[in-house]
Amino acid sequence: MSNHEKKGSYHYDPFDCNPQGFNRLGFNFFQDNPPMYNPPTPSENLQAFDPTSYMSFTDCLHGSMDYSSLSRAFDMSCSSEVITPTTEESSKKTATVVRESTAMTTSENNNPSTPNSSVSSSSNEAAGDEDSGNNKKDKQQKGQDDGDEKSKKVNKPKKEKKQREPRFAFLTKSEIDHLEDGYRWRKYGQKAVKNSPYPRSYYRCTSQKCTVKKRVERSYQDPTIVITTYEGQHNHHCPATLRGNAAGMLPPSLLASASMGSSFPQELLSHLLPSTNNSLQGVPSSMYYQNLAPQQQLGQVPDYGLLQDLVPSFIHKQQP
DNA sequence: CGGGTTTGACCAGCGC
DNA sequence: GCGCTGGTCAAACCCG
Repeated sequence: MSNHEKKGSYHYDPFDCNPQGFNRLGFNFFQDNPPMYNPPTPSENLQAFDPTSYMSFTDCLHGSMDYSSLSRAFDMSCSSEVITPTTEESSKKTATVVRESTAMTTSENNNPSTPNSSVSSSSNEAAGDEDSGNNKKDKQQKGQDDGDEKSKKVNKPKKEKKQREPRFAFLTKSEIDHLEDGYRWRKYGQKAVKNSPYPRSYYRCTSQKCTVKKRVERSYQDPTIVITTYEGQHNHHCPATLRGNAAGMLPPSLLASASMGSSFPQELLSHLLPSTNNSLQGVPSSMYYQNLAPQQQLGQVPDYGLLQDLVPSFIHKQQP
Protein backbone atom coordinates (compact mmCIF):
# COMPACT_ATOMS: atom_id res chain seq x y z
CA MET A 1 0.00 0.00 0.00
CA SER A 2 1.48 3.25 -0.99
CA ASN A 3 0.68 6.50 0.53
CA HIS A 4 -0.46 8.17 -2.59
CA GLU A 5 -3.07 5.53 -2.96
CA LYS A 6 -4.75 6.37 0.24
CA LYS A 7 -4.17 10.05 0.05
CA GLY A 8 -6.29 12.01 -2.27
CA SER A 9 -5.20 13.45 -5.53
CA TYR A 10 -2.78 16.28 -5.19
CA HIS A 11 -1.58 18.76 -7.69
CA TYR A 12 1.88 19.35 -6.55
CA ASP A 13 4.28 20.35 -9.23
CA PRO A 14 7.80 21.25 -8.25
CA PHE A 15 8.47 22.62 -11.69
CA ASP A 16 5.27 24.02 -12.96
CA CYS A 17 4.24 25.84 -9.87
CA ASN A 18 6.53 28.51 -11.10
CA PRO A 19 7.57 27.73 -14.65
CA GLN A 20 9.48 30.91 -15.08
CA GLY A 21 10.92 30.48 -11.70
CA PHE A 22 12.41 27.17 -12.62
CA ASN A 23 14.67 28.94 -15.02
CA ARG A 24 16.17 30.51 -12.06
CA LEU A 25 15.83 27.48 -9.92
CA GLY A 26 17.84 25.07 -11.95
CA PHE A 27 20.83 25.13 -14.12
CA ASN A 28 21.41 23.07 -17.17
CA PHE A 29 23.45 20.09 -16.31
CA PHE A 30 23.66 19.18 -19.96
CA GLN A 31 24.84 22.48 -21.12
CA ASP A 32 28.40 21.46 -21.74
CA ASN A 33 27.69 17.96 -22.81
CA PRO A 34 24.42 17.23 -24.51
CA PRO A 35 22.87 14.07 -23.20
CA MET A 36 22.95 10.89 -25.14
CA TYR A 37 19.51 10.23 -23.91
CA ASN A 38 16.68 12.51 -24.85
CA PRO A 39 14.33 12.94 -21.98
CA PRO A 40 10.73 12.09 -22.72
CA THR A 41 8.02 14.60 -23.13
CA PRO A 42 7.61 15.78 -19.56
CA SER A 43 11.21 16.82 -19.53
CA GLU A 44 10.99 18.75 -22.70
CA ASN A 45 9.82 21.75 -20.88
CA LEU A 46 13.06 21.57 -19.01
CA GLN A 47 14.92 21.90 -22.24
CA ALA A 48 12.80 24.83 -23.19
CA PHE A 49 14.23 26.89 -20.40
CA ASP A 50 16.35 29.83 -21.23
CA PRO A 51 19.92 28.51 -21.28
CA THR A 52 21.28 31.84 -20.28
CA SER A 53 19.57 31.58 -16.97
CA TYR A 54 21.29 28.31 -16.18
CA MET A 55 24.57 27.86 -14.55
CA SER A 56 26.68 25.13 -15.93
CA PHE A 57 26.88 22.27 -13.53
CA THR A 58 30.53 21.85 -14.27
CA ASP A 59 31.12 25.49 -13.60
CA CYS A 60 29.92 24.84 -10.13
CA LEU A 61 32.04 21.81 -9.71
CA HIS A 62 35.32 23.24 -10.73
CA GLY A 63 37.55 23.89 -7.83
CA SER A 64 37.12 22.58 -4.35
CA MET A 65 33.91 20.84 -3.84
CA ASP A 66 32.56 21.52 -0.46
CA TYR A 67 29.28 23.08 0.40
CA SER A 68 30.77 26.47 0.73
CA SER A 69 32.21 26.51 -2.72
CA LEU A 70 29.02 25.18 -4.13
CA SER A 71 27.16 27.86 -2.37
CA ARG A 72 29.43 30.46 -3.80
CA ALA A 73 29.11 28.91 -7.19
CA PHE A 74 25.41 29.26 -6.82
CA ASP A 75 25.93 32.86 -5.98
CA MET A 76 24.06 32.60 -2.79
CA SER A 77 24.78 33.21 0.78
CA CYS A 78 25.86 30.10 2.53
CA SER A 79 22.64 29.65 4.29
CA SER A 80 21.24 26.43 5.47
CA GLU A 81 18.61 26.45 2.82
CA VAL A 82 20.72 27.05 -0.17
CA ILE A 83 18.92 24.64 -2.37
CA THR A 84 15.44 23.37 -2.23
CA PRO A 85 13.59 21.38 -4.81
CA THR A 86 10.41 23.36 -4.75
CA THR A 87 9.72 26.97 -5.28
CA GLU A 88 7.00 26.72 -2.75
CA GLU A 89 9.40 25.54 -0.15
CA SER A 90 11.94 28.04 -1.30
CA SER A 91 9.63 30.95 -1.02
CA LYS A 92 8.50 29.78 2.32
CA LYS A 93 11.95 29.26 3.70
CA THR A 94 13.59 32.24 2.22
CA ALA A 95 12.60 34.13 5.25
CA THR A 96 14.46 31.72 7.44
CA VAL A 97 17.63 32.10 5.48
CA VAL A 98 18.32 35.50 6.88
CA ARG A 99 18.31 34.23 10.37
CA GLU A 100 20.11 31.02 9.68
CA SER A 101 22.85 32.34 7.50
CA THR A 102 24.98 33.80 10.24
CA ALA A 103 26.46 30.66 11.67
CA MET A 104 27.00 29.19 8.27
CA THR A 105 28.83 32.14 6.91
CA THR A 106 31.06 32.09 9.91
CA SER A 107 32.32 28.62 9.26
CA GLU A 108 32.46 29.33 5.60
CA ASN A 109 34.63 32.35 6.03
CA ASN A 110 36.96 30.71 8.43
CA ASN A 111 37.48 27.70 6.27
CA PRO A 112 36.64 28.47 2.73
CA SER A 113 37.13 25.20 0.99
CA THR A 114 38.66 22.50 3.08
CA PRO A 115 36.56 19.44 3.61
CA ASN A 116 37.39 19.57 7.26
CA SER A 117 35.77 22.91 7.48
CA SER A 118 32.64 21.39 6.20
CA VAL A 119 32.98 18.58 8.59
CA SER A 120 33.52 20.85 11.48
CA SER A 121 30.61 23.03 10.66
CA SER A 122 28.65 19.96 9.93
CA SER A 123 29.58 18.39 13.19
CA ASN A 124 28.64 21.48 15.03
CA GLU A 125 25.33 21.48 13.40
CA ALA A 126 25.14 17.80 13.89
CA ALA A 127 25.61 18.34 17.55
CA GLY A 128 22.83 20.81 17.41
CA ASP A 129 20.74 18.30 15.60
CA GLU A 130 21.47 15.68 18.12
CA ASP A 131 20.76 18.09 20.89
CA SER A 132 17.51 19.01 19.40
CA GLY A 133 16.77 15.40 18.91
CA ASN A 134 17.67 14.66 22.45
CA ASN A 135 15.65 17.55 23.60
CA LYS A 136 12.79 16.17 21.72
CA LYS A 137 13.28 12.80 23.26
CA ASP A 138 13.79 14.36 26.64
CA LYS A 139 10.74 16.34 26.13
CA GLN A 140 8.72 13.35 25.24
CA GLN A 141 10.30 11.39 28.04
CA LYS A 142 9.63 14.18 30.42
CA GLY A 143 6.12 14.42 29.27
CA GLN A 144 5.66 10.82 30.12
CA ASP A 145 7.58 11.11 33.35
CA ASP A 146 5.63 14.10 34.45
CA GLY A 147 2.81 11.85 33.98
CA ASP A 148 -0.39 11.63 32.12
CA GLU A 149 0.34 9.87 28.91
CA LYS A 150 1.31 12.64 26.56
CA SER A 151 1.57 16.10 27.84
CA LYS A 152 0.78 18.34 24.92
CA LYS A 153 2.76 21.26 26.14
CA VAL A 154 6.04 21.07 27.90
CA ASN A 155 7.67 24.06 29.47
CA LYS A 156 10.88 24.31 27.64
CA PRO A 157 13.41 27.10 27.60
CA LYS A 158 13.22 29.07 24.43
CA LYS A 159 16.16 28.00 22.35
CA GLU A 160 17.51 29.62 19.27
CA LYS A 161 16.23 28.52 15.96
CA LYS A 162 17.56 25.18 14.96
CA GLN A 163 20.22 25.49 12.34
CA ARG A 164 19.86 23.29 9.37
CA GLU A 165 22.51 21.73 7.27
CA PRO A 166 22.94 22.93 3.74
CA ARG A 167 20.88 20.98 1.33
CA PHE A 168 21.50 19.89 -2.19
CA ALA A 169 18.77 18.54 -4.34
CA PHE A 170 19.40 16.28 -7.27
CA LEU A 171 17.02 15.34 -9.98
CA THR A 172 17.65 11.85 -11.17
CA LYS A 173 15.85 9.98 -13.83
CA SER A 174 15.05 6.63 -12.39
CA GLU A 175 12.22 4.25 -11.88
CA ILE A 176 13.14 3.49 -8.34
CA ASP A 177 12.83 5.96 -5.57
CA HIS A 178 15.74 5.13 -3.38
CA LEU A 179 18.88 5.00 -5.44
CA GLU A 180 22.12 3.42 -4.40
CA ASP A 181 24.73 5.99 -3.58
CA GLY A 182 27.19 3.85 -1.71
CA TYR A 183 25.94 4.77 1.71
CA ARG A 184 23.53 2.90 3.88
CA TRP A 185 20.33 4.62 4.77
CA ARG A 186 17.55 3.93 7.16
CA LYS A 187 14.13 5.17 6.37
CA TYR A 188 12.62 6.96 9.30
CA GLY A 189 9.56 8.52 7.86
CA GLN A 190 7.32 9.04 4.95
CA LYS A 191 4.97 11.87 4.34
CA ALA A 192 2.47 12.75 1.72
CA VAL A 193 3.56 15.88 -0.06
CA LYS A 194 1.09 18.61 -0.64
CA ASN A 195 -0.19 18.70 -4.19
CA SER A 196 1.73 15.59 -5.08
CA PRO A 197 0.46 12.06 -5.44
CA TYR A 198 3.87 10.80 -4.52
CA PRO A 199 5.03 10.53 -0.93
CA ARG A 200 8.29 11.90 0.33
CA SER A 201 10.55 9.50 2.13
CA TYR A 202 13.01 10.48 4.81
CA TYR A 203 16.25 8.64 5.19
CA ARG A 204 19.03 8.89 7.71
CA CYS A 205 22.53 7.55 7.36
CA THR A 206 22.83 4.37 9.36
CA SER A 207 26.37 5.10 10.41
CA GLN A 208 26.64 6.10 14.03
CA LYS A 209 27.30 9.74 14.69
CA CYS A 210 26.56 10.53 11.08
CA THR A 211 23.66 12.90 10.90
CA VAL A 212 23.35 13.05 7.16
CA LYS A 213 19.80 12.85 5.96
CA LYS A 214 18.23 12.69 2.63
CA ARG A 215 14.75 13.12 1.34
CA VAL A 216 13.52 11.27 -1.67
CA GLU A 217 10.46 12.25 -3.56
CA ARG A 218 9.20 11.86 -7.05
CA SER A 219 8.40 14.71 -9.32
CA TYR A 220 4.73 15.05 -9.88
CA GLN A 221 5.07 16.39 -13.37
CA ASP A 222 7.57 13.82 -14.47
CA PRO A 223 7.22 10.70 -12.34
CA THR A 224 10.37 9.32 -13.85
CA ILE A 225 12.36 11.98 -12.06
CA VAL A 226 13.42 11.33 -8.52
CA ILE A 227 14.27 14.34 -6.40
CA THR A 228 16.90 13.47 -3.86
CA THR A 229 17.79 16.10 -1.33
CA TYR A 230 20.89 15.59 0.75
CA GLU A 231 21.30 17.37 4.03
CA GLY A 232 24.60 17.34 5.84
CA GLN A 233 27.84 15.65 5.09
CA HIS A 234 29.07 12.21 5.94
CA ASN A 235 31.74 12.04 8.58
CA HIS A 236 32.74 8.50 7.78
CA HIS A 237 33.97 6.40 4.93
CA CYS A 238 31.65 5.31 2.25
CA PRO A 239 30.56 1.76 3.05
CA ALA A 240 30.52 0.96 -0.62
CA THR A 241 34.25 1.37 -0.78
CA LEU A 242 34.58 -1.16 1.97
CA ARG A 243 32.08 -3.57 0.61
CA GLY A 244 33.35 -3.09 -2.87
CA ASN A 245 30.12 -4.00 -4.53
CA ALA A 246 28.44 -0.84 -5.62
CA ALA A 247 31.70 0.93 -6.06
CA GLY A 248 33.37 -1.95 -7.70
CA MET A 249 33.32 -0.44 -11.11
CA LEU A 250 34.29 3.02 -10.10
CA PRO A 251 37.81 4.16 -10.78
CA PRO A 252 40.26 4.28 -7.88
CA SER A 253 40.41 8.02 -7.98
CA LEU A 254 36.70 8.16 -7.50
CA LEU A 255 36.77 5.63 -4.75
CA ALA A 256 39.35 7.69 -2.99
CA SER A 257 37.02 10.62 -3.19
CA ALA A 258 34.12 8.54 -2.06
CA SER A 259 36.01 7.17 0.86
CA MET A 260 36.76 10.64 2.05
CA GLY A 261 33.13 11.13 2.65
CA SER A 262 33.58 14.58 3.96
CA SER A 263 32.77 16.31 0.77
CA PHE A 264 30.21 13.97 -0.51
CA PRO A 265 28.42 14.34 -2.82
CA GLN A 266 30.14 17.21 -4.46
CA GLU A 267 33.47 15.59 -4.88
CA LEU A 268 31.95 12.47 -6.22
CA LEU A 269 29.99 14.48 -8.66
CA SER A 270 33.02 16.40 -9.73
CA HIS A 271 34.56 13.11 -10.72
CA LEU A 272 31.50 11.61 -12.24
CA LEU A 273 30.31 14.42 -14.37
CA PRO A 274 30.52 13.65 -18.06
CA SER A 275 31.91 17.07 -18.72
CA THR A 276 34.86 16.44 -16.50
CA ASN A 277 35.70 13.77 -18.98
CA ASN A 278 38.00 11.98 -16.63
CA SER A 279 36.47 9.26 -14.58
CA LEU A 280 33.92 7.57 -16.72
CA GLN A 281 35.56 7.46 -20.05
CA GLY A 282 35.20 3.77 -20.18
CA VAL A 283 31.61 3.75 -19.15
CA PRO A 284 28.92 3.78 -21.79
CA SER A 285 27.39 7.18 -21.80
CA SER A 286 23.94 5.73 -22.03
CA MET A 287 24.48 4.51 -18.54
CA TYR A 288 24.13 8.00 -17.29
CA TYR A 289 20.61 8.44 -18.41
CA GLN A 290 19.35 4.99 -18.97
CA ASN A 291 16.12 3.98 -17.35
CA LEU A 292 16.60 0.74 -15.56
CA ALA A 293 14.30 -1.90 -14.36
CA PRO A 294 14.07 -1.96 -10.58
CA GLN A 295 15.48 -5.46 -10.39
CA GLN A 296 18.51 -4.29 -12.25
CA GLN A 297 19.22 -1.56 -9.82
CA LEU A 298 18.34 -3.53 -6.78
CA GLY A 299 19.72 -6.82 -7.90
CA GLN A 300 22.57 -7.80 -10.07
CA VAL A 301 23.54 -4.37 -11.25
CA PRO A 302 23.50 -2.08 -8.27
CA ASP A 303 26.24 -0.07 -9.86
CA TYR A 304 23.82 1.35 -12.33
CA GLY A 305 21.77 2.77 -9.57
CA LEU A 306 24.85 4.15 -7.95
CA LEU A 307 25.88 5.84 -11.12
CA GLN A 308 22.47 7.18 -11.72
CA ASP A 309 22.32 8.65 -8.31
CA LEU A 310 25.71 10.17 -8.63
CA VAL A 311 25.04 11.70 -11.99
CA PRO A 312 22.09 13.95 -11.40
CA SER A 313 20.20 15.61 -14.14
CA PHE A 314 19.84 18.88 -12.41
CA ILE A 315 20.62 20.59 -9.23
CA HIS A 316 18.04 22.98 -8.01
CA LYS A 317 19.09 26.33 -6.91
CA GLN A 318 17.01 28.34 -4.60
CA GLN A 319 15.98 31.65 -5.90
CA PRO A 320 17.07 34.25 -3.41
C1' DC B 1 17.12 -11.88 16.66
C1' DG B 2 18.86 -7.80 14.68
C1' DG B 3 18.14 -4.43 11.41
C1' DG B 4 15.15 -2.11 8.29
C1' DT B 5 10.34 -0.48 7.01
C1' DT B 6 5.69 1.14 7.81
C1' DT B 7 2.64 4.24 9.73
C1' DG B 8 0.03 6.98 12.92
C1' DA B 9 0.92 10.51 16.10
C1' DC B 10 3.31 14.37 17.68
C1' DC B 11 5.73 18.76 17.28
C1' DA B 12 7.41 23.16 15.41
C1' DG B 13 7.23 26.78 12.15
C1' DC B 14 4.72 29.62 9.29
C1' DG B 15 0.88 32.17 7.18
C1' DC B 16 -3.58 34.00 7.66
C1' DG C 1 -5.05 31.87 17.93
C1' DC C 2 -5.79 28.54 14.55
C1' DG C 3 -4.96 25.58 10.82
C1' DC C 4 -1.79 23.70 7.59
C1' DT C 5 2.39 21.50 6.45
C1' DG C 6 6.98 19.55 6.88
C1' DG C 7 9.81 16.91 9.76
C1' DT C 8 10.49 13.46 13.27
C1' DC C 9 9.48 9.85 16.58
C1' DA C 10 8.55 5.30 17.92
C1' DA C 11 5.75 1.18 18.25
C1' DA C 12 4.48 -2.40 15.41
C1' DC C 13 5.65 -5.05 11.82
C1' DC C 14 8.51 -7.41 8.33
C1' DC C 15 12.37 -9.98 6.66
C1' DG C 16 16.66 -12.46 6.12
